[in-house]
Amino acid sequence: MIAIGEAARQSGVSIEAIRFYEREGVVPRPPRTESGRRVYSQAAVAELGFIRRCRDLGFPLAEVRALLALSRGERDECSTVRDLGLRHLEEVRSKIAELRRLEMALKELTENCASGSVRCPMLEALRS
Amino acid sequence: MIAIGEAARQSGVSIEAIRFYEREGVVPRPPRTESGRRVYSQAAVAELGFIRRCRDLGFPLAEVRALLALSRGERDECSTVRDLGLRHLEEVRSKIAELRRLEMALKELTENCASGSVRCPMLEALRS
DNA sequence: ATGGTTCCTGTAGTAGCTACAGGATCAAGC
DNA sequence: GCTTGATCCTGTAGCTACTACAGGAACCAT
Repeated sequence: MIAIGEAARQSGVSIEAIRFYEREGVVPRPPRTESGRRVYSQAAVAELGFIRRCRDLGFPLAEVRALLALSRGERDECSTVRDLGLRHLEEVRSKIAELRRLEMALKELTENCASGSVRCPMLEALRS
Repeated sequence: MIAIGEAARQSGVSIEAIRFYEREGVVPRPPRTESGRRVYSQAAVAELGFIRRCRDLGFPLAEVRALLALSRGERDECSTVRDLGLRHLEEVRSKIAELRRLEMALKELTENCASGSVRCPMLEALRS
């Protein structure tokens, strides 16, 4: 059983984020010492690490909750997990597509710029 | 001179967003009618449209402020505008790169899934 | 006069934390 | 035993860029 600082180091989740997850009910309230300090088991630290990896993959917290519930369950309901993953993959892909549209637009705007004209072509475009 | 609802329709910026920009000092406070309703000139509406186009391109509000200031200036400082655009383009590109990493990781995780094994490979990976 | 639409201010909520303030507790050294 | 620095506690405010009310006033047409 370790203190929150060490749990943060081991899991890669900040102390504040751990407390935030607790407030939000993402992770259960850990036991406390007599003086009221949180203590964490290795299992609890592992779960924090699981959350961090989900978040690193961009899953929103609501989906992390779902993944955690699945992970805690006896049977791994693989198809549900896969569905969550695929749905999120689609989200990521549509964000990429959107950003690529922005990239193209910005590329064109900045390329037309600095052409030495009196009026800035980029501002002109934004004004239209 | 038109009311805020019409200004919203013409500029594509929502009424609430217009008031938000005013509170934040992005746009100046418009004149009011005797009864206190905001009224907008065509120039003010054009500026709202300018803001919307910047936002559509993903510029954060702080940079929109800067672009607005440049647009209001007598001389278009084209190189500054271009620098802002290029910097933002770089941001967009690094976001794309990050999302592509996520895409790859999610693709692999979900592909390994549903392989019929007892344990879900995706959960296993997230646990490691 | 009435009713439907528009407008006003002010506040709270969204996502996922981070960053304090102000205080208590712990562990180590002297 | 005492001090000192690190760690911990709760609670609140802030970040981005808005959206969504609530509760009320004003406008316009019939």
